[in-house]
Amino acid sequence: MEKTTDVEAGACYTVEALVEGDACRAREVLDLVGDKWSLYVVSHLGSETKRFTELKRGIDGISQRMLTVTLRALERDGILIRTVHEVMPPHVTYALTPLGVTLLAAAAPLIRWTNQNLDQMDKARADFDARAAARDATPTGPGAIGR
Amino acid sequence: MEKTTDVEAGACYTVEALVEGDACRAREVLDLVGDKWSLYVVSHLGSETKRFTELKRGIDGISQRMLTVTLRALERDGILIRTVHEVMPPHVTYALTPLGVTLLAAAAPLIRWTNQNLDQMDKARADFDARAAARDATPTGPGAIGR
DNA sequence: CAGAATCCTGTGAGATACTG
DNA sequence: CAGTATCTCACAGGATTCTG
Repeated sequence: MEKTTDVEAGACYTVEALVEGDACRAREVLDLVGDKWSLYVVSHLGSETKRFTELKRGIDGISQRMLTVTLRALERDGILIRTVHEVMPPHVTYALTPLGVTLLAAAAPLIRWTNQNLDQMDKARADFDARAAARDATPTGPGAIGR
Repeated sequence: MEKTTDVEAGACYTVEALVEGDACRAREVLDLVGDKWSLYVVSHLGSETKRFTELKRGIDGISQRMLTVTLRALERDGILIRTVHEVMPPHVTYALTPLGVTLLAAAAPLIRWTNQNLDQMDKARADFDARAAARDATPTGPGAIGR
């Protein structure tokens, strides 16, 4: 009774269908969420409404400046809305727009993929490094490559 | 005011499900495909096998150096395999591994989302810039514009 | 053909200090 | 609290040259 998770079912997004028309816009994807913090902000917001300081505390390692810059860019893109409540002290809240929610949903498969395959990639890297080291240690080749 | 997350309703990737455990690994996602060319390479490869020069020609604007660097990183991550055919002149082919194919599939929703929403974002940006300009032009408030 | 080795630059982003 | 304004620097990435 699976809800055909587009990826796992392998149904909707075939490699071919993607490559044909969509693939070449990788630049736009990166312009949107390719920077260091956008994905963190969007995912940490989720469907909640949060304040500046909440986000700052929730997103480990982000600086005030980068949070501001990232929020502004996402606001400009229509991904989130910034609401200023005219009180003292200042009270500003951020929330994903409907568009932003769909963005997060679209990014979810990639995030999940990464989570599920990190260990496999670590293994691949170890293998690669091992082979590279082996090649490095035997410039003349193991046995009789020196020909 | 509650946000009616239309996505929650019917999708497999609810915002909540994502935010709980997956969200914080945004770093790993970007380490993988957050650079300028990885996504291009992966999507241009698709399910085909291509040579270095084919990729170079197919990916507009990429330099030799960057193609090499990107290919090496993706090979190290186990996303693609590099095959050297021992002939002269050198003949090297690249192809996605099964892992790489699933990565492309996982990235597809995000790429599609971008393609489908670019115009909406452009509009959002224009609106944002217009509002910013308006605010900028009326530092003393609306109605008291000095020309 | 498929790179490796250098050199060089723009800019993404951190640290810090100030403010309504 | 929620920013803005600078200063600074590392490093991603481009151009160029050399090679098996």
